[in-house]
Parts: sequence; C-alpha cells; structure tokens
Amino acid sequence: MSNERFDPSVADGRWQRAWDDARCFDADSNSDKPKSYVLEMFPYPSGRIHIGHVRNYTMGDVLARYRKMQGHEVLHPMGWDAFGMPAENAAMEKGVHPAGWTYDNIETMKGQLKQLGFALDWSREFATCDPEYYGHEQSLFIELFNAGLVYRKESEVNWDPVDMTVLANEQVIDGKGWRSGAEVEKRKLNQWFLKITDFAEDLLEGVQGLEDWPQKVRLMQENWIGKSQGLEFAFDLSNGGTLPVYTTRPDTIFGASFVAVAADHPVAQDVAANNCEAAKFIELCKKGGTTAAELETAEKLGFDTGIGARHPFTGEYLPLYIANFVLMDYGTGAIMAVPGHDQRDFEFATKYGLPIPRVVAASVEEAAKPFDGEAEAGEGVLVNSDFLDGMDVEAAKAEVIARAENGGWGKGTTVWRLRDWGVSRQRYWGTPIPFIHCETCGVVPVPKDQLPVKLPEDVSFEQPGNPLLRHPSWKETSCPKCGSAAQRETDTLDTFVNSSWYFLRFASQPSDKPFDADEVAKWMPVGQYIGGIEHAILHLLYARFWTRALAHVGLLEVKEPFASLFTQGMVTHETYSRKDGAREAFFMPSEVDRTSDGATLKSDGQPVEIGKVIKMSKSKKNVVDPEDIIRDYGADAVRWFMLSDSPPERDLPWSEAGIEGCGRYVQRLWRLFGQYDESASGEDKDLARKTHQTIAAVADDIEALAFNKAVARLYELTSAAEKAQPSESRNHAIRSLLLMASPMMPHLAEEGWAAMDGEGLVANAAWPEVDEALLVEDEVTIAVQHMGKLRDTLTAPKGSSKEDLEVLALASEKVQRSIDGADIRKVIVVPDRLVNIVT
RNA sequence: GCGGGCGUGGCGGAAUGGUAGACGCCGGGGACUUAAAAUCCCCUGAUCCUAUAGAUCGUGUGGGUUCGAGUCCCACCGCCCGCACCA
Repeated sequence: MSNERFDPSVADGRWQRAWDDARCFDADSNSDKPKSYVLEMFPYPSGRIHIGHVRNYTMGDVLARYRKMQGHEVLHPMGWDAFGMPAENAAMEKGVHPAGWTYDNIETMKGQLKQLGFALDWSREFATCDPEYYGHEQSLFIELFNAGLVYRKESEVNWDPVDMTVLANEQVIDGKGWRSGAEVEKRKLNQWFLKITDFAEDLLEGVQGLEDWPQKVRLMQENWIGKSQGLEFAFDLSNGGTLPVYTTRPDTIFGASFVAVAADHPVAQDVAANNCEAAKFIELCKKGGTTAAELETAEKLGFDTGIGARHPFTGEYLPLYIANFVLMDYGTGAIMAVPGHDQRDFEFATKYGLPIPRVVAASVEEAAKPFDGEAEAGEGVLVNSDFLDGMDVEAAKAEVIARAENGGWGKGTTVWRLRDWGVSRQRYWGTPIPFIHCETCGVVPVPKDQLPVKLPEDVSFEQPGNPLLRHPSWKETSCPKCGSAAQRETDTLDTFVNSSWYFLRFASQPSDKPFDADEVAKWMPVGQYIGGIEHAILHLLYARFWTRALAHVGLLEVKEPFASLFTQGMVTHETYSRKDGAREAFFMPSEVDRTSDGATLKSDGQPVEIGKVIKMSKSKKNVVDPEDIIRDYGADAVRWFMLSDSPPERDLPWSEAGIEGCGRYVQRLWRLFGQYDESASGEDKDLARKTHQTIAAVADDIEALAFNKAVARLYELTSAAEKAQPSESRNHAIRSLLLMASPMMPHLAEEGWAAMDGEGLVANAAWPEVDEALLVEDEVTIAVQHMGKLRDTLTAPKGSSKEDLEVLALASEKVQRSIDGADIRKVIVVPDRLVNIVT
C-alpha cells in the first residue's frame, strides 16, 4: 500500500459511483433478512443543502449502513417536500416558474447529497410536486371525504388586501402583511377541514405507547391535544338570556363569586351594542399581545355589565363581567370564576373587590383559614359548600355533575384543545383539492379515473392573488354527476398533507394506487425517524393522524407511523460583526481570519467583534456552506465532524479547528491502514482484547445513537493500534477499525478495503464479530479508599475473593499511612472494583 | 406564570451510586527539517509543596441519604426549550 495521502477529491467520487453501479443501497422488500426502515425528515428544496441537513442525514446514514452490516435489509430513502410558498415567492421575485425553480433546486441538492456519499435508495426518490404523487394524494383525500373525515366550513383567515392572499399567522407582523406591509383583514372563507378531532382520544392514548420517542415530544403532543374533563352548564341571566359555561372544577361551584365572558363573546357584543363604555373596553382588550409572556404580564381587566347570573344551587345572582383573560375559542368562551381556587380569578377578584370564598381546605377545621395572597388550586376537602362539605375534590366533582345531569341543567363533558385541521390554502404551488362545485349537485369529488387533477403550467405571478382562481380556463369543467357546467375547487392542500404519508410511498410505489398495503406492511412502521425538534407537534401529529385515518378507512394496518423518533440538535457557530452606525454588519466565517485571541476581516485586516455561538442563520451570516467544506476536507471529514464531540441531541458548535482535527484523523487512519501487514504473525493479547471490547461498545453506542461515544472509542483503538508492534492481532485491529469506521467514513473505508484486498465493497461487508471470551479482563485495577477517599490503586486477578482483596488493600503502605493506626470498623469490598476501609 | 431539560477544565464533552475530567479541540515543550508544511513524542483542573514523591480542594449554591454522591432526595440560583391566562 502506498504512503501517499488519502485524496478525497479523487476517492469520494470513485466510490460514490461504485455504490451507484452496484446498486448497493436499493432496498429489496422480498428479502428474507430482518427489515430496517431508517428515515430522516425529507428536505424542502430551498436551493442548497445546509449544514443542518448534513448533520441529520449523516446520523441516519451511519445507522442505515450499520444495520446493513448487521445483516438487515435496510430501506433508507430520500425525496423532496417540494410544495410550498418559497417557490411562489421566487416566482414573484425572479419571474421563474415555481416548478422550474423547484426541480432545479432538487437537481442541485441531490448533487450535494451525492457528494456526501449517503447510502440512499435513490430508485425510490420522488418529489411531492410530481403529479403522480399528488394525484395519489388526491385519491386518498377523496377516500377520507367518503369516510366522512373531510368537511367544509366557514373559517376566518388573515387576508392581505394588496397581495390578495391568505397569510399564515407568522406572516402577519404587527397586524401587517410581511411582504406588502398592508393592514391585514380578517376574512371568512369556506375552507376544507380534516376531522382530526375524531381521533383526539386515540392520538392521546397512542402517545403512551411511543416509548422510543423523546419524553419532551410526547409531552408536547399531549399538551397540544389537551384533554380536560368537566361540567358544562348554563347560567340564567337577569336580562332573560342564558349563558353556557364550562368548568373543570365543578366541585368549587359554591366558591363562584362572579361570571366572566370573553371580549368577543356574543353576550359582550350585545352589551357593547348600546353601551359605548363596554365597546371601548372590548377595543382595549384586542390591543394586547398574544404571546404567553405578554399575556402573563398583562394586567387582569374587566368590565361590569350590570347583568346578573343566577347560581344554579344558591339562586344568588353573580355579577357578569367582560374580562380580558377569558378566551373565546376555548370551552364556551365564558367561565364561572372561583377566585379562591384559580389564580387568574383571584387576581381579578382582588382588583375589583369581589368576594374570595374558601371552598376547599386541607381539613374541615381549616374552613375559615384566610388565603395567603394567592389562590389554592391543590387537593383537599370541600368546605362552605352545602351538600359537598367533607367530600374530597374528586367525589365532589362527580356529585355536582350527577346533580346537574339529574336536574337537566348541565352535563359532564370532555373538552379538547385540539382543533380540526384546516387544509385549504389559497395558493398555486400545492396539491389541487380534487373537487368540483356544481350548482345542482353541490360539492362533487373528481372521479378517480380523472386523477391527477394537474396544476396548469401556464400561470403568471405578475398579478397578486391565486393564479388558479384567475386562470382563464383551468377551473372551468363539467359536473361528473349531472354533466352541467361546473367549477373546480381552486384551493390547494396544506403542505403538511404531503408530508403525512410520504413514508408510505417510499415503502411502496405502485403506479395505479398510492401504495400497496401488503408491501407497506413489510417495512412499516419506520424503525428510526430522525429530524428537527421544530416538527415535534404539527408534522408528527398530522402524520400520526393521517396514518390512523387511512387505517380507519381500511387502507392500512399500522396506526403509528414512527416507532422510534430522534430529534437532533442544531449546528451553531459564533457570529462576526461590526457596528456600522446604528446597524450591525455581519460577516461570514469564510471572510474572517480567526485566531485564538481574536478575529480580523480578511479584506482589511481590521478586527471584528466575536459574538455568541448561535444557530447558523443567513441573517447572522454565521453559516458554512457544506459544499465548501466538502471540497476542502472531503466528505468523510465532514461526516466525522458531524458525529464527533457533541451528543447528537444537543447543539453542535462548528469550528474550523474541529474540522481540521477531523481531516487529520482521516489521514491518520489512512496511514494506519497502510501498516496492515500480511506477513505479520503472532498474538498481541492486550490489543486483541481492546479490539473486541471496542467492537462490542461501538455497536452499542451506534444502536443508542451515541455517535460521539463511538467516535471516542475509535480514537482510542486507533492509538492502541498505532503503538502496537506488527502481529496478527494488530492486523485484526486495523481491519476491524476500518469496518467500524465504514458507516461513518465510507469513502476512506472503501479505499482502505480495496488496498487491503478486502472482498467486494466494504458497503456490503459484515460488522466484525465479537469474541465474548476476550471481553473479560483477567486483571483488574482495584481502587482502595479510606473513608471514601482514594488512597491507592492495586492490580488483582479478575474475580478475586473479597477476603483476598481486603488483605491486599490493607497491605498497602499508603493506606496504612492514611489509617494511621485507627480502629477499622468496617471494610466494604466491591468485587473487581474497590475496597473502602471505614475507621 | 406553567411544563420540560440542562449546569463537570480555556472549549465540546466522558463517567451501571464505586479511581471525576475518557476522547477531541485549544495551549505549552520537544524531535525530525537548511527552513516550512506534514508527522511523531511529552505536558496540560486549581492550590500547596521539602517537587520522579506527596497533600488539600474541586462537577452552579446550601442541606440531606450513604461506607462512598457529578449521579439519589429537598430547597435555592442560573441558563435553554416549549406553551395555552385553557376555566
């Protein structure tokens, strides 16, 4: 083997072509091997791969390649989440067609992914904007419609009157459109919805079974679904009306001292109609911010309507307020307020001088105990509550609900935070909703043999508004039922629909239907799903729902799409900037010379300010382009960096010094491979043991996605092998290192494998075998402590008896010095670990 | 405010309740070289010290459990993430 340096600029491409030619990573669904489905969240083709993609796909790739080495048939596909607004924005800004822009980006990004040598089954690649894909999506949507899971209703949207488009909440900045700057209007539109709420209970229960999901994500999903149980009942009002309220604490009903409605509640609107003070107050309520932090600091405000609400048990009239802390879209938009046992009600009552009765106390004796400046929401027994006195909270809840139901004035209900999923988008670049509006027949699904309903290509983005709506002919069609003139739906589907079933299409892609259930069953559920935490709620919840909905209509067996989920951290970098008057100008790392004590701009040699280490973002310019670093260091060094140092769930700080270290290690391994010596003989027992221990440990680490630990162990074995004399054991260590490193640095491994006359491609090789007998040390180091403090270490045969260890420990001079003649009260011996002498 | 997570050298981080700081980066010293690059070797938590040895301290702070705590428990401080003033 030559002593030349490993040259990634030659080797990377060579092996990437070799894998392609051998179709190494095409998944065979008819294989007898155990199946592994490894999936990373597919990218939006925004233009170029960014470093976050590189980290995400490297992790998945290591797992996929490792599983293959373990004898699994691996499905590791890649595709493109290709519909979305950036394509339309590009169309408006640059005058390009969204389809052309998107497919160009896909080509660029695919080339970039190829440069990283990912073990992907490109034969299954598709983009969600391919008519074939969205056509099948349309047929699934119609299936759900036929099953009653799709409906239309009027719903309010953010309308930009200049761009003539609907805006997402995050596109509304200070009440103005992000692009046009125009004042955003609320508009009611007839929109399409999916009945995700039908599955609320099932989705919530399913979370319990997701043991291989991060606890954090499970909690976020539970809170998002937001189940609560309580009592809904109506107050009779002094003005003759009734007011339905919902409470989760019916037990505290005797502690209610006022009733409150949201500012946009119909009762409040009625009052405002002939009371301008009330109208002013309602205006005031609308001004406040809506973030949790703003709401938390906002003062509780109320307006006394003068109306009374009759308490269902006492008959007493409680004052009715309009209050800024009551939300219209939760429960009934009206509450019974119990200041003693709800902090918000407490603050409100304190401000407006309303009574704060105690109805729950630690014991009956404490019924008159005053409150200590805040509400008490905890457990206890009911007091001052007539027939409930003495009951615990749970019993009292049940009793009040029972009496309300018997009396016919209320009922126990479950309230969910989860809303139905609005999937209408008034945009061009999405899946056309496959329905036809007919004056006589109403809303009619497009017949399946007419799918896909393709997007028209001749559209312009020069005028504002939805191009589908103003296209001269596209929407004009005839009714599939009666044949009379009719119009196509011009809304398209939310892009989250595209990503709710792509993993099924990866598993099976017949041309005549979305997927084949039997074929899908061979792969699903996804064994390991990897992606960003930003998808913890919406994407993952929608995909869970869509999968259930398909199971509900009989198209699938599986209910949970992702057996195991991993959410990876971000790649971060420090920022470089200079104050330019009031503005701060940022510089890219490539424009800066960084030394250990500062940073200067390459162009003028003057210092720049080094800012905090934060997520890479275009606005702060603290980005590195994956293509640049692949060119400079090679794919393997980049991949190795992505896996080193930081645990994968935490943020990874990018550093020039770090990637250089990785580049050095690539060469170091290469030199070590060159020392593989066919003629060497003899055994090196220590190195052999170390090798087998490493093989076992690295396997465990990769299974646990603890790549940083696997990397550290490979460094250790590398050092040990470098120091060892030539022997068969050393050859085995080198060969094993190559195999273990191959999922992480596949190009280097192939190059080394070929030079060592390895059989075939290392991509098809097996994970090295572990000799269990060699995992066990025959000598161990024993720590000797006196009173828990380390005084000495000694070497003893593995499995020495407690008695022997005690004798050895007491024989230590250092230990004797420490004991200094004191009485030994006790000796703790942990076999093969330590001896602790207690005096 | 609520919920969750995290606090370990100059930095990223290791550590089934059992030798804290593996491994990498930075830094220092040396070898090789005309020189540089590359490579290799050694040192690198703090303090003390009679210095190839030894001692003390040390995992955000204060308590506790234990023969023994970075790890378990309680309280507090700080940082990060998520959120919904959800009745």
